[in-house]
Order: sequence, then C-alpha cells, then structure tokens
Amino acid sequence: MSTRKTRVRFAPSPTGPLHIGGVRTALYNYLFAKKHAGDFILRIEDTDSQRFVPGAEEYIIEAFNWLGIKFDEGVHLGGVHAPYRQSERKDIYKKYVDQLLNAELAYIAFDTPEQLEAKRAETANFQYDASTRMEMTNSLVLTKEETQSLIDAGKQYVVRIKIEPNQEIVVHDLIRGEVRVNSSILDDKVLYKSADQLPTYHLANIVDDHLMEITHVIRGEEWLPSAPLHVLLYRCFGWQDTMPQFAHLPLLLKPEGNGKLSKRDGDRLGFPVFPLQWTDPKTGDVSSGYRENGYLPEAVVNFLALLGWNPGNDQEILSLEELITLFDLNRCSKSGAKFDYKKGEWFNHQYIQMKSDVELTELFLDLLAHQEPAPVFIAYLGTAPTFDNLIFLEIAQKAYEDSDFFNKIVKIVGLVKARINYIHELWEQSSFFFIAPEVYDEKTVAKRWKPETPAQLTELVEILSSINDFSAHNTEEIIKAWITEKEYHLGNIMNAFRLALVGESKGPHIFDITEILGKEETIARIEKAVKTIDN
RNA sequence: GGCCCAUUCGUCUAUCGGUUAGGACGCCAGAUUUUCAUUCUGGAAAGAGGGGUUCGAUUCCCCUAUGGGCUACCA
Repeated sequence: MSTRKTRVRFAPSPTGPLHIGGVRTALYNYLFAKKHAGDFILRIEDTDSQRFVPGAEEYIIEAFNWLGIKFDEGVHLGGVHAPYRQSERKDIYKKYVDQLLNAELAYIAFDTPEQLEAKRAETANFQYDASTRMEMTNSLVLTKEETQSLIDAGKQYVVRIKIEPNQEIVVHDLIRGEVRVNSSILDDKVLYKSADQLPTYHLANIVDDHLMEITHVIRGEEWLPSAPLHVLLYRCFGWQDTMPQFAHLPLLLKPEGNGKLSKRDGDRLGFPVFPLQWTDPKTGDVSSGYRENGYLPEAVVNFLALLGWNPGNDQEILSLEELITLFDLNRCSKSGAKFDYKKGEWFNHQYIQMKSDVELTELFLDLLAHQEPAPVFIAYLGTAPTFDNLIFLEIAQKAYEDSDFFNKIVKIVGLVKARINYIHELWEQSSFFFIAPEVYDEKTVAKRWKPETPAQLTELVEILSSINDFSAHNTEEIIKAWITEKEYHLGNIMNAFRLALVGESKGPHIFDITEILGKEETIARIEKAVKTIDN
C-alpha cells in the first residue's frame, strides 16, 4: 500500500460554474499530488442528469487552465482509466451494483419518492434503515418472484445498501484524526436508480476511486458525514486494503455573518466567487469572475492556498512551486475560514508589483479590449469608438502592433502600477494621459488655485515653450530653477500645474507626466486650465 | 430534532504544557513625498465560559455555549 503511486482526483459535478471553494479543494489536491510526485485526475461526476448544465465542464477546464493548475489525466486529456465522465461509465457501475445485490449487501426498493415523502411527513425522524426497511416495499420483504415480476412490469426501483446496525465504523481522517460513528445512525442510502440507470454519488465515487487507483481523497468537510458510508462500501466490495486515505477540508465561509460561502454572496458583497465570469445559460444572469475582475491567477492561487493552510512560518507570498514543496495536509486547519477578500486584494497588489511593465501592459490591453466601452480605443484613437465589437478587436490588434503606442503604454504602466490593486485600475489611473481633463476637481481648485496662479502658469507656459529637451529630468531642473529664482511657492505652483494636466490631485511625478504628454499637449492643457478655471 | 466537525486579535493564522501569546490583512498614528498612491516606522487588537489533569495550561480530558456541516432516487 505504501508503495502505491500517489493519485488524487478532483471530481466536480457539472451543475454550474466552479465555486471558489471548489477551486481551493482542487488546488490542495494538486499541491498534494505534485508534492508526492503523483498524479492529479479530473473526473466529471455527472450522475445527476437533472442538474446537468451545458458549458459547465468546459468552464471548469478553462478555469484550471487560467489558474495554472494542471491535470495528468481527465476528461479533457484522456488516460488509462478513461472514460472520466461518469455518465459514460454506466456499464461499469451496473456490474458492481449486481455484485452487491448478489452478495445480499444491497437490495432493491420500489418505494416511490412520493411514498417516502409521505412516510417522512407522518413519522418524525423517519429513516430508511434496519429498523424500518421491513415495513417498506423492497426485495427484502417481497419474494424473489414478486420482485422480479415488478421489475419485468417496468416498475421503477432503486438499489439501497443494506446497512448492518450497531457496528462501529472508524474513519481515519488525515486532518481530523479518528471519527467514530455507529452504523445504526446511517440510513440505507440509494446507490443506484433504475430510472436513469445511473448510480448515485456514493457508489460511483467508490467504484471510480478504486478503479482509478486513487490513494487519497481530499475533499470538503460537507462529505465528512457520508465518509462512514464510504468506508462501509469499501468493506462491502472487499477493497479495504486499497481504500484511499481521507482528508476533509474545512469550508470557506461568508465574509460577514454566518454560513458557507455561496454563489449568491459574491456579487452582493462586491467580490467574485467564481474564477471566471459565468453567464447562466438559462437566465442569462452574469456572475463576475476573478479573471475578468483584474486578478492575476498567481494571486488567486496564493490567497486560496493560505485559506485553511499555512507553511508554518511567516512567509505569505508563495509561488506555486513553493506551495508544492511546502504543502502538508498536517498543516491544514480544522475550522472554516471566512473569506476575507480584502486580503485577496492585497495579494493581487503584491503580484501586480512583481510583474514586469511589459507583462502588465499585455494584460492591460487585453482586458481593456474586452471591456465596454473599450477604453483602449479611446486611448489609441484619441476618440470614443462607434463601431461594433468586431472592429474593436481589429483595432486592438493594431494597437498591439504599433510599437510606439505599445511602448508608451509600457512607460505609463510603470508609472502608475504602484497604486493599483486590479489590472483594470490601470485605466482609471492613467486615462488622463489620453484624455485632457474637462473638469477640475473643486476641492483642489479651492485649495491650490490662488489669485496669482493664472499669471504664474502663463509664465510657466513661456518657459516650457523654450525648452527643447523635454525629458523629465531636464524639464524638472529648468522649472525648479525658475521657481527658486522667482521665489514662488513650490507647492502652489506644482499643484496648480498638476491640476491643469490631470484635473485632480493625483498621479505620478509631474515631470514624468510632461515627458509623456509632450511639450505641445502640456502647454495646451495649461492654457486650457487658465482659461477654464476662474476663481 | 438527530448525527458529525469545529472554537487564539474584526479577519487569515503561529504556538504541538512553561512565550512580554508571534506574523499578515484591515484599522489608527507618524515619517518620506510638489499630489494621490507606494514604501517605511509605530500603535490598538485574541486564547468562548465552567470544571478537571498537572508544579504549571491557549495547548490534554469533560460539560455548557456558540458556529458550521450533514440529515434527497443532489453532488
């Protein structure tokens, strides 16, 4: 057993976009697998035909692609244990269901959902188990012939596990230690439904994990209550020797209030709960994603890794490679973690600062090109676009290929990146480079626009006109010398100057701005401000 | 209701019987700065409660409280 190659799996069901909690579970599986030089498998658990959502599987694959989490086998990659989609493994499950039936470890039950519902309504705490199954309609109370004739007549049935009461079941959990339960509290769970000829999660899960030689099952805490059932199932099949080890991860909780982080929370609280943006195929509702919201995948991974695990020291910025070498299930916490998106923001800021200006520029243009109203076109064309999206993309391509334009953006990105948390904020911080201010921040005007300001700025224009080398360094030297000579108030001049160029009291070093703007534009903006601002 | 899991600053967490209970986010203050940020420095801020065990408990055990999860022919 100890010689087996480590193999773990992430097994989402395609019922919608991948939740950020699911991403964390997958990440931990991935880190664990790579740490132990093992395999990481993507299996799709689509045994609930009712809840299947088209596009969900593709979404999941794209999300991991973006995050840089790679699988070794799976629906999209194939592998020796294919197929990896449970709906395509019907025959396999049927065989094992029959095995259980023949061994009398399971039985056929004909009770309809309606009948069960009625039973639950009339009996408090009703449970289909050893104490009640003889009162129900199943192959345990019916004769073999009666059972067969019902099946032959086309009556729908389910196969239930026959749980032996009063047995102690011990689940060895790598994070929580030993969890003991008495089998009497378990119910005879449905393993298989004749209606769609598919197994339920429990059966499919055990069969697949066994067949796919999974060594460790790392999943969310919501599965802890059914872990004893799973242990029992391994026993029923006689697979206890190769039963995977379990590790139940604490849940991700809402940032405020109580409860599990849910799909609803994200956009309500102002942060995404999905890696990628998702449009519901039925309702058309759009849920935001980390990627579209300007997050870097490395930041998301790092942030998520630390929600429920820590390396044992004070290091917080960890690359995927570092996470792999440091990861250890023993260092996972046992209690749920509230989702603190403010910290996620900080991580993103850190990772943005680590990116090169060129890399950021590429991400920036990419993001802007896909945004409405596509600020990149305003930036490139100097005017708001009136075309449709198709033409937008063409122009985006041109913008990329125009090296002068591209290099200008690189320079600007370098100047403003320190003050952003998200990629899209690059535009908010730099739009004034492309669009001259139309209005001037009132507070700054009140504070910095003195009676003598217009005259001083007019004088400034004269000096600027005479400068040939408009580089930041040279311009700064000349302007500062002028201010010193005239004994003007440095703060007032500079802030009024900034107001004229930016429109408000923000932005990079002022002479870096003038260098990029160029002489002509700089002067034009000062003249415009002098004309417009009247205090 | 039943069963299971958990409980250290507001949040994420360190501590594996003896610490001034450490770090990070956020917050506050200060420094740097011609602005906004960044950056740097400092500060406030925690062992749910009650019993044990022990020379000594945040740490081990029990009870209570609180929080969370599960309780489907969903995963």
